[in-house]
Amino acid sequence: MKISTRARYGARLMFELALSYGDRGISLREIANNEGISEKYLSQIIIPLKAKGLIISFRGPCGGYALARDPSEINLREIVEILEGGLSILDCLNNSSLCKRSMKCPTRGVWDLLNNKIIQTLEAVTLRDLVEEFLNKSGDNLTYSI
Amino acid sequence: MKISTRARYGARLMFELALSYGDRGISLREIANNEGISEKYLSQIIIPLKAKGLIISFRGPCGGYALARDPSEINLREIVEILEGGLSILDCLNNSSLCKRSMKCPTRGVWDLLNNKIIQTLEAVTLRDLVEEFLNKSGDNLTYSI
DNA sequence: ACTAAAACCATTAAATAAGTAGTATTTACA
DNA sequence: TGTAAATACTACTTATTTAATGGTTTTAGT
Repeated sequence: MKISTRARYGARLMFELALSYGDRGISLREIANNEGISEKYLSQIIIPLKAKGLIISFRGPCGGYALARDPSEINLREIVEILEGGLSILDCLNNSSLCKRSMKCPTRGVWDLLNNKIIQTLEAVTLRDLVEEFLNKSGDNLTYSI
Repeated sequence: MKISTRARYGARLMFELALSYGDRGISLREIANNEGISEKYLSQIIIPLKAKGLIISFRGPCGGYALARDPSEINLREIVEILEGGLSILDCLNNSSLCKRSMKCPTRGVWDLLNNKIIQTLEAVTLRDLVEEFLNKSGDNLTYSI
């Protein structure tokens, strides 16, 4: 039940893009410096995010990346789902043919419930929320109200 | 964000113990047969559950295992926590000294929120619930109301 | 042309997960 | 009191996943 480094870095990457939303884009180098993450690693992580249409890019000098949509229109669920390769905490939840016991499995219900809660929770937080929290806080603790 | 096989098998193991609660205990062999899980592997998984006091054991012929408490007094949170070695989806949530950025981290709040939801959800389901669901259902889908 | 940036392609080291194997110990029961 | 059925203990193995690193190619602004 750990969240991967990929997804965490991806979230911070997307946060940086949200912070600079409206400007002319930001380079990976800048993001890597701001967040203290390897630029090379970020360049791997950004590929699927771009492929799924969350990000647009500009090549050449003064190039960089920008969000494809408004930060309020991108939630954490999408980001984590893309970077973790799906949000199913258990393969048999989506594909019940994987386990012939699925139909009578005594524990399947709990995992399904848990999975839905996770999705719900991530879906309720947008990049805009992250930016707002970040701008509001100055030492005080974060609070989400869902 | 996958749930480990250990935790899943552990949950089914505990479910079997809950099913036979009140009887004179059940052997690992029987549990392994009922659930179609390697007995050897289960014998590894059961060690920490016993160490944490969720299970008691009887050695020798006619020996076996039994729940140490009533099924209604054991929830899924305990089981998963023991078998996953903690329920923190991210180490820095418990130990903020692990990351010097913790205090100003823009994403820490979401992970913390998600972590709490997961704990809440697992805590709300007891072994008794699992047994009841199992006894009630005969083909119809599982439903939890939390 | 030069250069800064994305895009692409391949490799690797370490950790974790999943499971196996074998031995020792306890104890009910004949 | 010997035997067999069960737990308890210790060690090993194997495959997969994770978290990176390194180098080359393409694009485009000045």
